[in-house]
Amino acid sequence: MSQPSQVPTTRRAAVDPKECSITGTLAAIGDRWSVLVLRELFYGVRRFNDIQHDLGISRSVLTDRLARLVEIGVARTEPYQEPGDRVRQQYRLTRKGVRLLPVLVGLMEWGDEFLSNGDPPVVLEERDSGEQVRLELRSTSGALVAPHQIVTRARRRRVD
Amino acid sequence: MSQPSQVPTTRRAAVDPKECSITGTLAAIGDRWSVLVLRELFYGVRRFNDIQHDLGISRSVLTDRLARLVEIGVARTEPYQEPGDRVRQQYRLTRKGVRLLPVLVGLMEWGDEFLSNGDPPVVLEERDSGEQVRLELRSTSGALVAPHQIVTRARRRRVD
DNA sequence: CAGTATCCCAAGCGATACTG
DNA sequence: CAGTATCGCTTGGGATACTG
Repeated sequence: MSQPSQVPTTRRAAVDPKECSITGTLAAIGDRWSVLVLRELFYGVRRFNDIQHDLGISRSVLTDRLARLVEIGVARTEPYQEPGDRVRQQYRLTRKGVRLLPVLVGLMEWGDEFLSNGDPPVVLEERDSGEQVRLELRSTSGALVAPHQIVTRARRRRVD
Repeated sequence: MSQPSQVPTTRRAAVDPKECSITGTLAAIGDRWSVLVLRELFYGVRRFNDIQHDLGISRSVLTDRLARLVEIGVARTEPYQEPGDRVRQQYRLTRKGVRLLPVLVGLMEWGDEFLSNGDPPVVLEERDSGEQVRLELRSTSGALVAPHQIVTRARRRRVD
């Protein structure tokens, strides 16, 4: 730990950083609030005031975030009606939004491991079996893959 | 406080949002740049100027982000020395930082699916087998779990 | 090469009040 | 209940210049 490293230390990213999918996803939902709003929707909280209450987000910002989530297609509005009241809108995840679940679970698992002292506030379970659900990196053959066994390969962009 | 619950559209989060691990992780690395810096480190880019060049981040902000990542323990500095030059610092992921890999992969996979027209700029492969690596939600018994089969269970309930 | 130090602007945000 | 509208403030962050 005190010896200067002998391995090559200089290396540029193997891919144009501007074309990386991580950059794109962050541009879509990488602001301070969107992920939290998505979490609420995943938890089943669908109404404006409930989300606002849970998150402590200001109303104007929530309006903006929900509109944006709908615009990019990860959430959709759905009409509902309380008896004796007029029709209102609620918000639900689309399939495209559900596909962000691994990101949410990844954030949750890291926080569980490093921030909550082995006492996770929420656990994810499979509905039928009651078994705990975890995120795993696996190869196409189904084997678990350790992070250090993973290499990145840049693909040549198709030109059209 | 009781409600006429004809339609189950209203629901509060089953957990105190302030205690959610997602909130905590976002507080740690949820800003505009940290995840991208982590991506660089995962790609093996370790030097200040290389990261700055790749991301187009300003020098003062990069200084701040790297210091913060070191402070929270997801990155560490490591001395290295070019022949005939003085010892300098480079940055590497710690184990705690490597544990954020599923988050990066989750962001990447979503971008690959919805933003890059089925033409992912980068693929992740297992070093030995060359097989593609993907993120999966599985139960403890090892079975794949569909997102809609997942339920959340709060372990510490806060009544308000 | 790897940072610091300043300056300054604009986005993001909360608070508050208002509306259909 | 589900938003809009307005108003400042705060802070993130880029530009630039400087340093060991």
